[in-house]
Amino acid sequence: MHSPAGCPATTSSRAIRPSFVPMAQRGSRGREQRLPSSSSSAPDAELASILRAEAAVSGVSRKATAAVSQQQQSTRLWPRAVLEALDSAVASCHWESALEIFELMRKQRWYEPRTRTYARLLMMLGKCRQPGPAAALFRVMLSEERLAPTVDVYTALVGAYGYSGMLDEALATVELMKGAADCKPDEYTFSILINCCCKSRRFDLIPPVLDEMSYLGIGCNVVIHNAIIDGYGKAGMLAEMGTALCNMLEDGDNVPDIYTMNSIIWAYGNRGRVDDMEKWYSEFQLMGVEPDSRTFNIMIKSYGKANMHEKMMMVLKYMKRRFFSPTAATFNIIIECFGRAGDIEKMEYYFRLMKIQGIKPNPITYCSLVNGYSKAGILDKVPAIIRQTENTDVVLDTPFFNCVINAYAKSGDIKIMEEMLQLMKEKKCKPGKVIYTTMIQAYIAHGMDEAAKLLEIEVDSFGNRLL
DNA sequence: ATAGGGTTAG
Repeated sequence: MHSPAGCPATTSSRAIRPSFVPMAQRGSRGREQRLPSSSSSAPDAELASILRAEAAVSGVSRKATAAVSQQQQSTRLWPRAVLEALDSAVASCHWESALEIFELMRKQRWYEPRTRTYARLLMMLGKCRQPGPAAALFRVMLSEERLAPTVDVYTALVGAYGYSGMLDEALATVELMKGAADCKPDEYTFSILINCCCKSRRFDLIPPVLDEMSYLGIGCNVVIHNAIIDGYGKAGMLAEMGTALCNMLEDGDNVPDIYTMNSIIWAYGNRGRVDDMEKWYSEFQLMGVEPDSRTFNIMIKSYGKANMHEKMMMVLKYMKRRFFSPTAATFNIIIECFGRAGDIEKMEYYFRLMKIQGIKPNPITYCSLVNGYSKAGILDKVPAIIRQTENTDVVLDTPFFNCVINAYAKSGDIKIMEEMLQLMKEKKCKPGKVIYTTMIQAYIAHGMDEAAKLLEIEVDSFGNRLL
């Protein structure tokens, strides 16, 4: 079920590959791999080159790149540059770059191993669903650094397994914690574990985990209650969600908060039960919970989905009156809604309004626009959309191009579809499985079996490296 | 630590 990259590193792969940097990365950057041992400016150059590649992909690390490039000659300031670069890569979840920068950092004279750094990297790998690299990193920490793990490190490891659906490994890690000194699992650990159970739809594990918690004398806090409620809600198990909410209300220590409210509102709204959504909106206010802009975004989305456009606009007006400024998400929801309804005029109107109000469109906005044009059969507007982004600092990403290619695939413009694949490669967006599946389908639909076969062979040759 | 926009195919 999980991606091939989601398998933990086996003993054999570790033997060949002593580091936690992924194979594909090492292969593609083979030339930069060998570090001159004594030259002090060379690592700077290498870091700069990692960051340049990073910046080309994402556009986020430009500041860090500039910082490092400026310091090519001066060795003094460079710990700071490396740490900043690492921070930036971690913050933007570029796990491959983060691991490369970290590996480089470990080779510096000033480097001191810290469990905090490991915990942060492991947490990031969990978010990126990379249990293999996480397990390898954990082993490096134990055997090469000889650091004693902390609760935070173990907890991050629980998440690294759990968020990839490897719940057996996550549970085994919790068992490991119980046996380790000063690493007893705490509320934080269990909140991650329960969240992982919910995200993997393993609701059967929740009662035993809760039992285990009470056995260990750990109470159920607000975050854990909210995670359970949201989990049932997202799974559409509304009866169970109700029970979980009752449990929370009965548990005197925990008062519902804005997270509880938004989860409940989402659960009803997303399933078209707008009456219940409205009922709970008032109910939460009676309990003293005030809505926030996310609440309104969820409601706008729900009304949009139910084709209740006038109510959608009412919420928008209400927000304005209450001084809740609409966010990019608000506009994206509205744009998407009108696009889906085929109302191009309103879609374009809100896109203009968004820009007038000084809210920057993002790749999601452009994606919704493309979907709208695709639905309305006016794809000739798409190139202009792409051109428009070139004058801004918006960096078009892979999902955006998925959207574009999907649009041309549907309309049967095979040639433009292929040009767009070319364009996305030029813009350093990695095409993934989704795109190739779409393109193969399009080739088959147009009787281009040969092209479909060729592409399938290409996909197979990528093997596990393709997401 | 938990809540709000997007990409497949059915």
